[in-house]
Parts: sequence; structure tokens; C-alpha cells
Amino acid sequence: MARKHLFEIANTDPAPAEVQQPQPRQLERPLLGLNLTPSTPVGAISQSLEAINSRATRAEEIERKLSQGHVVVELDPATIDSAIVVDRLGVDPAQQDALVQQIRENGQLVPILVRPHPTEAGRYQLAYGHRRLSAVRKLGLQVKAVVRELSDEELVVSQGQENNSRQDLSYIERCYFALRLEERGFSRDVIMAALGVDKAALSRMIALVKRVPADIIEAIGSAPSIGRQRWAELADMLEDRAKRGRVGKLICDSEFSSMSSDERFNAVHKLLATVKARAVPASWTAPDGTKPVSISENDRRLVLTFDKRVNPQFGAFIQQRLQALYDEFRETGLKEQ
DNA sequence: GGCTTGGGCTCAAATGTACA
DNA sequence: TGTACATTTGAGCCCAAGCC
Repeated sequence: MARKHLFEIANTDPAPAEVQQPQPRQLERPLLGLNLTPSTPVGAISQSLEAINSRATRAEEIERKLSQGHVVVELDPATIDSAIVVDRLGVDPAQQDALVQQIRENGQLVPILVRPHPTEAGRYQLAYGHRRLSAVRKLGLQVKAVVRELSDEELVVSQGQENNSRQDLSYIERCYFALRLEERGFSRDVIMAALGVDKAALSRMIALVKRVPADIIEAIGSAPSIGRQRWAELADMLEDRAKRGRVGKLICDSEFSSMSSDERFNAVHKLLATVKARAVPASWTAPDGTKPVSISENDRRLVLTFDKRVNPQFGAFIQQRLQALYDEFRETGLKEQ
């Protein structure tokens, strides 16, 4: 888990408060900062050498930790490019505003993870923490980051595992992320590791997201409360081209875009479904005005509920007469179908 | 062999319902 | 109103069969 890594960093380096200002890919090793000033007294030379050795050792240690991602550094957000594979279907503006407010009040408590850009010196690529990066950008601050040398595979696995650890990607976002990783040529093993799913689940996720038109997914958004089953139902219903057309009209509606993502999903689902409304219990009103029986019905059963508070004996009375009632029913000719 | 698909089982969390 | 229980929902895991 990527977040675990951060805690590991804290454990291995209990005082990472030393926030550095690194030059990315420091080939010239400026952290050494060796300023050799000649001095004549032997004692002074000795002290200087000790100081130099100490600083050099310390600088090497910092560089080592930096390359291993063991030090939190501050970076200019403008030098950080987005992740190589986008994993989200948009961000809830309210949540993002809350994060901006939180960082404004408390500072950025959790660093993001980046790697040195593989082709552009002085730039970085984001592994995870894009919401924090976006918030810090909005506030015009430097972003606290952990810099690590990561392969493409390590980058997407870190990205996926960070999302898994927080469980903040919805099911459809995970499907979309899986598809994008596959389109970029990552192996199934890497995608499985990134998402923390087995091959069967991954296969289903990719198959599902391919069945739902991208414009509909993007119009609905992340739908955080909607899982595999309901997206699968939606995909089934969207097999009908005519229904797709109806959805197309719906998602262009201004009222639709004002809904939450879950509500948008439900609106589309409701439009497509052969609505089987939940049975609303009805009451039978006796001539004396009381309601001793409530009736609920669906396509499988009809249920009569006798309210003992209204009439304690009526239910037992009907129960005793079931045989007679059934016989009478048979005689009417309305036999079971 | 790698991948897909379907089905069954299990578990956890959320939600609904009945009851004291 | 709080609690216990039942139901629903979402998801993971495993297995088997079929496809390419």
C-alpha cells in the first residue's frame, strides 16, 4: 500500500521535518554545498576536514534518502505533470473545496508521490495525490512531495494501491482505470496488482466498462454508491440502441447535470428499467371505519397482514375459515392459473 | 497458455423492520 | 427510542468450461 510506504518513511526517518529544496536530478550534487576555504592552522584544517566530512556524509545521506523517496521535499506544483494514466471521472467540487480549506488551515499534512520525469529534466510525474496537488496549486503554495525513481509499472501500481488503501475510487472508476492501463499496454499482472483484484474480477471490470458508452459513463461520473451489479444491469439495458438514444437525450438535460453522480446513475437506470415499483401496502377499511387488514402485493405474492391492535380476533377468524373460503373460491371457477 | 465468462459461496456493511 | 434481527447490496474468491 502506498500509504503504508509513507508510514514506513516516517518510521525509517523519524524526523523528516527537514524539508529540502532540491534541484531535480541533481547531477552536480548541489546538496554537498562544499565551500572549501583554505585555512592555515593545522587545528583549523583538522576541524574543517571534520566539518567537511560531516557535511559531505550528511549530504550524501540526504541524496540517498531523496533518491529512495525517504525525504519529503517541497516542489513547485508547476513542475509536476499529471499521472500517466488518469484514474478518476472528475472530482466532487464540494470535497475539493473542503480539501482546499483543510490545507489552508492545517497545511499539507500528507505528501504526494512523484517520480522524476523520464524525458524532461527538472520536471516530475505524479503517481498519486492529484487532489492535494490541485488544492495546493489553488492556494499558490509549494507542494510537499516524496520523490522516487519508479518504473511505469511501479508508478501505476503505487497509484492504484494508494487508491485501494483509501477505497476512494468508485467501482466504475476502477473499471475505467483498468481499461486505461490495458490500453497503455500494461500487462494483466500489473493491472491486477494496481487494483488489488484477481484475474476474473479484472476481466469482468474491463468487459463491463467496454459495454457502456464512454459518453454515458462520463456524463454519470464516479457514482460512488453504485457497484458492479447495478452497472452490469445498466450495461445490459444499454444493449438496446433505442434505449441508448433515450439516455442521450437525458444526459443533455440541464437538470441532469445538476444532480449528484449517484442521482445521475439512478436517473439513467430508472429511464432504462422496466420499472417495477415497490408495492405500497394498501389498507382495507371496514364498515366501522377501522383498518384491520393491510394488503401488499408484488408479482410473486400477495400478503394480508392482520393488525391485532385493531382487531385481535379477526386474523384467527379468517385463518379458521381458510378451507371454506378456498372451497368457495373453487366453486366460482376462478381456479389458480 | 492466457483470457473470458458464468455461477456459487462467503463476508461485510448498509438498510429496513419489528418489538420492547 | 434503542436494540435485535432480517434483508439487501456490493464485492472478493474460487472453480469450471469455453474460446482464441
